[in-house]
Amino acid sequence: MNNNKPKFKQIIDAAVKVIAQNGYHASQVSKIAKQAGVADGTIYLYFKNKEDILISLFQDKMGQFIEKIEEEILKHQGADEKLKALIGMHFKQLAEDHDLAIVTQLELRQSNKELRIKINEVLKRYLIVMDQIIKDGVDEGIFRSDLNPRLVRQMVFGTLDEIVTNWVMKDQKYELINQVDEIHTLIINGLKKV
Amino acid sequence: MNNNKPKFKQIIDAAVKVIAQNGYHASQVSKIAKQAGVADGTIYLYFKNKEDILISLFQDKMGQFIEKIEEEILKHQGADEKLKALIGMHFKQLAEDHDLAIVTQLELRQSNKELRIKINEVLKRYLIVMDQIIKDGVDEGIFRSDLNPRLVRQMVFGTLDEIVTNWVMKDQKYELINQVDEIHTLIINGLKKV
Amino acid sequence: MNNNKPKFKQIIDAAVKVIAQNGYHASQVSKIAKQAGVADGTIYLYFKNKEDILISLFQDKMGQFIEKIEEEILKHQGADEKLKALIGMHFKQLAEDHDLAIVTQLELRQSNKELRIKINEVLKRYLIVMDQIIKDGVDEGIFRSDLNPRLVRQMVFGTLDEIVTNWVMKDQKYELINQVDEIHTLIINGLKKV
Amino acid sequence: MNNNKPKFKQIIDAAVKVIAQNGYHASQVSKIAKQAGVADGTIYLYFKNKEDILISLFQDKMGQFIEKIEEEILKHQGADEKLKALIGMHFKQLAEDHDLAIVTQLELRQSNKELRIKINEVLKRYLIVMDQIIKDGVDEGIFRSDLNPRLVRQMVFGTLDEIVTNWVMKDQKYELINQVDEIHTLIINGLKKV
DNA sequence: TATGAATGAGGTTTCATTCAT
DNA sequence: GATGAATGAAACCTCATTCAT
Repeated sequence: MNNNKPKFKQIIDAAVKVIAQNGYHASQVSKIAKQAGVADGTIYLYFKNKEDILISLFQDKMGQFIEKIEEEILKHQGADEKLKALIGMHFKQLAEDHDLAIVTQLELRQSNKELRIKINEVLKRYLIVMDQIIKDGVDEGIFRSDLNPRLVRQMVFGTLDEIVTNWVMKDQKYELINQVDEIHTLIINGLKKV
Repeated sequence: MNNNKPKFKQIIDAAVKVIAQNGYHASQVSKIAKQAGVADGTIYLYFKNKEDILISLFQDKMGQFIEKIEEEILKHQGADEKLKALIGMHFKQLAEDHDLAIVTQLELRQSNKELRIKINEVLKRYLIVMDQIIKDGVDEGIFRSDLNPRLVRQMVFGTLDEIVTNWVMKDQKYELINQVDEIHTLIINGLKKV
Repeated sequence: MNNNKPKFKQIIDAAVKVIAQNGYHASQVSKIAKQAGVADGTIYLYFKNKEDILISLFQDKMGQFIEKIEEEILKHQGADEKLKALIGMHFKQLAEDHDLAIVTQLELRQSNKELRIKINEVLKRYLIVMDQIIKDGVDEGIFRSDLNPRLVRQMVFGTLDEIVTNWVMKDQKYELINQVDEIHTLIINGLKKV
Repeated sequence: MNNNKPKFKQIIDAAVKVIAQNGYHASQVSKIAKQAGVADGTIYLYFKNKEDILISLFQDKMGQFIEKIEEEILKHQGADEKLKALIGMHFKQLAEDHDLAIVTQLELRQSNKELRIKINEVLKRYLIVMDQIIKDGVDEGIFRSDLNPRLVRQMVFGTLDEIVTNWVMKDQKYELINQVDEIHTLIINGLKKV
């Protein structure tokens, strides 16, 4: 029990742990409360209802996730390097927090459509980051100027997401981070032989 | 389970309709039974349990889905054309059956991890199709020979899946099929300016 | 357990017994189910929710209650005799079913405003019976012609109800039925010395 | 918030307002505390528990209610006039304080049997007032000497109570006070034509 | 006196599944 | 094979009350 941590964070962290260990549907509020070291009722002083825990969890964790990616990108020059940094940080963060990876890639997807719509809103910020990289690349003259930003975005996110999900489902038996260069190359150059 | 029986199909089609209309969590067995025009108990003469309906649904519909893609690919020559055919049929089939698109892209994902593992097994056949195209492309000398088939597969599937999911969530307001060429180009050529 | 009785009646009778014994707020659905000899879920095949049990209980029991009063009145001639018959049957029925008396006089009044509004609707039929007696009395020339039917009704019902409630709260230690004549005289003649 | 008023009264008045506005079951201690402008815990410095608030509320308000009736009766001569004064003041006070009328006629009745027994004790003083009027009337020779005081009391109280409750439930759409004479006549003379 | 964050017991309802007919 | 009435486990959330400050 970390009583220094404010209860809000304490409960969110407990939720991540409980959901990762027990799965979404077996994660009762009472289990989360126990893990957080608070009474069941205390949960409801900080969250409107159970769904609100999940939304807050996603907002909190994904907020940090995207923020770190944004910070990392600033350190790099050129759309090409920035894209590689994005992929690297995307993988690095999920590889470093297995519980979070399980929760975001597998468990939280079992939530209902309404929750998933809210989750998508959190992800919009990530899409903006991607859009900027694409725009930069076009401006730099290294990306084709006729790219459809939405499609590129969906390709990049879809690719990374599918790769991480497979990695999680295969119990994270290989190193995600090792694949950054290959994926970067795939996205930049496609399948074509030059 | 007797797959020849018309009731089997009848129940699966009812399930697709009910889930598409009501969402995964509001699709009780009794609702599916009613839509299928049978008694609740009858369901259990054809399916082991509720999960079995969903697995069977996925096997049945995705089986046909992949089959049609396989057939279409046979009509085309060269990995490049085959890939375009794959993308086209992937989109075409989901665009033609909105209920199925909703069920596979949104609703069925709310199922638990175990069910999704089984779903992944059904998809293996799709992955084999993709692998063959990749291998063909390499053999033809049009794809790079150092491609990692798993990663390519995940890129292609992740991309298509993300695009379709977004299309479904945006209430299918634009034409999926119009985007085939762009996506094909993206996958083949990447983002890079030539 | 009376398996001949249809479940609907069975559950209502169980509810009366459980509420009379345990009080309104300690009468959980599970307790009623147990007393009725059915599973908790079975309750919901016959009633929409817990409140619906109570409404149905009141409709069923009060329906019979009023019906018996109506029947008894038919056997008597003249508004004066009819009124006495009404008072007599009102008291007789509640005196004969102590559980029901406790439930209708004490426990059911703890229900919320909405339920009480529905209860009042059931009682409307009783009010019609009273109105008819009043009208008869006026027509016969034995009651004053300037009586306000609503007020008379409220006086009669308020009086009987208050008397029965006191009797129930005093654990029914005296005979309700013995007081019929006195009350009848009070209502007909008032307090005044002739 | 009136900080001059001692907290005890302040809390009781808050309770009346909150219960009248929200209904008995939606009147949580925290809501009453907020309305009273004190902390939740402060309530428990002045009241043993929630039930104690309600009992105190009833004692306080009904104490005043009965007191005013007693005072008014003193101004009148003869049992007949005194009874009319009692009815008048009973109606007048409730008509003048709608919140109190809602609370005493509708909301407080939803309390449990134990609370209502204590409420009845408060009302005993009212019954004594009625008993005295009845006795006076008999002594004056204007009421029948064979009246059963308990029954008369229950008739009078039951009648007034039923009339006020109906008036409150019908959203107080008509003037209660206008009916004093009719009711007085009903109680004194009964239904009979002279 | 006053505060208000924390507590934790308790109950209605849903729905997948069974089994007597 | 087909029925559908019956089962019963399981969990979210509220709110009166406490107590350290």
